[in-house]
Amino acid sequence: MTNSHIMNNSQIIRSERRRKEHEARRRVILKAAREVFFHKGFMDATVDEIAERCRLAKGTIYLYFGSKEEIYISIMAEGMKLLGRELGRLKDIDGGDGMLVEHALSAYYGFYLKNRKYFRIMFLSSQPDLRARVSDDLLKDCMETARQCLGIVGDLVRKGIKRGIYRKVDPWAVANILWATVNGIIMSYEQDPVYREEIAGIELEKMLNEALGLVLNGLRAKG
Amino acid sequence: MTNSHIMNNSQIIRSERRRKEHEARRRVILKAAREVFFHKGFMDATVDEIAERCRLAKGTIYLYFGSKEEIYISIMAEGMKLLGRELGRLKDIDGGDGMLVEHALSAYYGFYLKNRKYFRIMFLSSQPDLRARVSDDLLKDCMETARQCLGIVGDLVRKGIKRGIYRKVDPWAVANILWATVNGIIMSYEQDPVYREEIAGIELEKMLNEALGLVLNGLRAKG
Amino acid sequence: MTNSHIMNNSQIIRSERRRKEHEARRRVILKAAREVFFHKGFMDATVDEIAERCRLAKGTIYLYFGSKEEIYISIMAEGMKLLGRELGRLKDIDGGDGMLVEHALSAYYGFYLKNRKYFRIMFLSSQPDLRARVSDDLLKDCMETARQCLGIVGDLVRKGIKRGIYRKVDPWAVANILWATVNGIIMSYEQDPVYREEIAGIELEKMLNEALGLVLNGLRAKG
Amino acid sequence: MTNSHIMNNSQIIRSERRRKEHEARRRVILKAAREVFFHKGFMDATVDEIAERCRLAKGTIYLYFGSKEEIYISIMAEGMKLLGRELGRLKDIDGGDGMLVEHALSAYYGFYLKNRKYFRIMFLSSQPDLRARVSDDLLKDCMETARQCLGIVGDLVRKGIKRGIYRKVDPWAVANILWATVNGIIMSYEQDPVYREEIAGIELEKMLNEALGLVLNGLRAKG
DNA sequence: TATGAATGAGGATTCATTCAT
DNA sequence: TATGAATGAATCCTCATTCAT
Repeated sequence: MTNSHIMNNSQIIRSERRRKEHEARRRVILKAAREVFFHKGFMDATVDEIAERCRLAKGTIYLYFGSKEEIYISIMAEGMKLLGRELGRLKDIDGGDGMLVEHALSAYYGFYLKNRKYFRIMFLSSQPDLRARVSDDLLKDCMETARQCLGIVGDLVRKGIKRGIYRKVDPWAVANILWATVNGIIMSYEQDPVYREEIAGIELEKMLNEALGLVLNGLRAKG
Repeated sequence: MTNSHIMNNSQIIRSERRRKEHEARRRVILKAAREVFFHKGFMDATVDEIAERCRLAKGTIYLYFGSKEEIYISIMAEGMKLLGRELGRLKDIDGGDGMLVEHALSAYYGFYLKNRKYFRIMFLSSQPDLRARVSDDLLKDCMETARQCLGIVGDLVRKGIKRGIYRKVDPWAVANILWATVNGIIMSYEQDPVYREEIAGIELEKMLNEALGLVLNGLRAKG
Repeated sequence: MTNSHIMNNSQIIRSERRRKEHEARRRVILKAAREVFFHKGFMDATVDEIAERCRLAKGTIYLYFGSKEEIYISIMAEGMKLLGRELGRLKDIDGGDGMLVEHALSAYYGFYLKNRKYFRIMFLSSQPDLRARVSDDLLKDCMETARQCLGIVGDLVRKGIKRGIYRKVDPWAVANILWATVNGIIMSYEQDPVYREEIAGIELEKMLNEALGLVLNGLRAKG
Repeated sequence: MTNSHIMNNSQIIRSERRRKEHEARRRVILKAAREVFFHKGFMDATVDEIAERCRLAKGTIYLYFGSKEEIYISIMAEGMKLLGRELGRLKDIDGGDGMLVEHALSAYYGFYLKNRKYFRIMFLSSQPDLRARVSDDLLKDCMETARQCLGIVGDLVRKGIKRGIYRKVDPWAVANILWATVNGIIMSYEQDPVYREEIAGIELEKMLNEALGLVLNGLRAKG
């Protein structure tokens, strides 16, 4: 224990290691939580089961997360970050092949295919009962990532306008629309098996492509 | 012998009244439940509070609904029906003014404005933990109504194609896309206040209109 | 409606019919209750199910029985009566063939084979929680029947003593002992399947016979 | 790494203490439960009352027992063990005084006098509704103890045969018969106050003695 | 007498969270 | 920091019984 707050080198190193261990353990918990939440949904999941699955004491969980809800939303944030990373790769696309937004859709869809389970969780985030028990910081973090994702899409649209591929539209609005459209379609699809099979009767990929075609058709500069 | 299952006239009348009373009581419970669920969300709502609010004994609730979940999904079904009724008015629109899908959007948006609270509930329906405790019939009922709504939109598209307003597309696919798009946008908007104000920064109505414009632009037959 | 309490002939007839109808309905209820109690045990049985099974309204049940417990004990009384009837046939046995108590055992065992399900119920009767909610009259009725059964056995012993078959013992005490012995053995046997198969490993009939043999051996007058 | 499952010395000691504390707490709960169950019977007893009586939180009870039923059956098992211990003392009796089975009866009766309240509980164990919610292990444990008790009685009979005190009978069968007889008599007696006073009209001890006398009479080798 | 809707006390069980060690 | 025993509020649902019709 040092009396002063000035840390010497070895202390810095140690605290650095601490931080890393802390991060690592956090990830371990999140992994376990993901498995449980994915399997059981929020309400039916228990902190006990999460603790058991990562072989930690229940109390320990609460050293890393403030509440069950916070774990849940953290997973949501994680999902958002993953998506952000996927979209982040599109930054340098220049649209030389006439394809811009198409890549975004493709990236999103790819992410969905790899991380389907995250979606249900992301959709639940709007439940007021959940939000109430989560720190604003965490929620803002999510939102910030979402904004970044949108920003990337917006940039693509902007590029397209510059290059004369798209009509002159509000890139931000269009990004929002595209985002919401894709989300809406995937959600309809995820909603429930009955809907998927009996109502829609269309394959998800085909529907997404049609939707994109439609919007792009409207978006493309004429002539 | 009252044991016999042949009912005389007065019995039929009485049972008819019973049925009506039953329906009425059901509605009373649903009204109370709506208030509670709208206010607190599913998890934080309690059957006690619902019972209290409609001044019935808790046990009585269970004469009308099998579980908390069933009440919840019933409200969802109710919302769906309301929306269906709203859209049902569009059946006779003939597109003489060149507007078809626009009316659907307008109806949907109007419904949303009047019944915002229903949306949160409708979105939660995909939670697996909820579905598990609800009768299939109830769920199918919801889906059936949703299908009808989509059918109406699909019909509008079909009409538009016939009249040469829209390109030759798959009406059912387009209906699904429109539906999902509008849903997606409203949901993004409903999602949470932070998003609404800080991220999107666009008014809902304007966004819906832009989205529709975009899609319609792609949908319209070229001159 | 007559103002006086003197009934004319037709009224007597009618009230007689009433009584019969009442008895008949009571029996119908008891029959249904027996099925339910036999199948589910006291605690897991519900009045609802009994009512349903005899196609009567739940409220009607309470016109005939004061409580769930009373129905239960009534079934027990019924069982006792059946047993009493079975033993009643032994009254005129004179022991000419040197067999007296043997007939009682045989009758008891025969009754058991035909009415096994009654036994579990009879054994439960000692639960204080049950007794508390049953009218004393009903309990006394049971006891009275039991006393009659014992009396019959006692008479057989007495006859045996007179005839010089048995030693001079207290017939009443011996009757009680015989009764308790047989009951105890059957109960051990009914107790639970594990006991029956793994512990005792002896067939019930054989055990009863051995027990009787032993007691009779002790009881017989020496040559 | 505390994650590792290798425990050092102090951990072993600590876990040893844990085990002891666990056992102690279990006993505390059982004591309270006994009081409640003895007083109210199974159905009218509540877990709340048990918790209150041992000044533990209700939830804590469920850390030690899986259900109300399990507590109940555990008490039964406890009773069985007590009886087993009482009978266990008879192992070294050699019958030099010509008394063998007599000691068993005496031990049993002594146990009964000290632990009357256990009996009601032991008799109820056959209720199917109870058994359903209790682990098989617990039930088997009870049965095993019962088997041991019987074994002791059986051994006494065997000794008696060897010594020429008893006739050549099947010791196991006779043990069962004795056991069931005594049980049956005590149960008749415990059954209910009315029976005890009005029907039997014989003191329990006297009746047990007479029964034993009768059986022994039949059992004894002839002169 | 028969009904069955309504009651509401009652009770078992769960589980997020805390805190002494 | 880690533990996990203890907490106890919270909650859903049941069901014997009543009573207006």
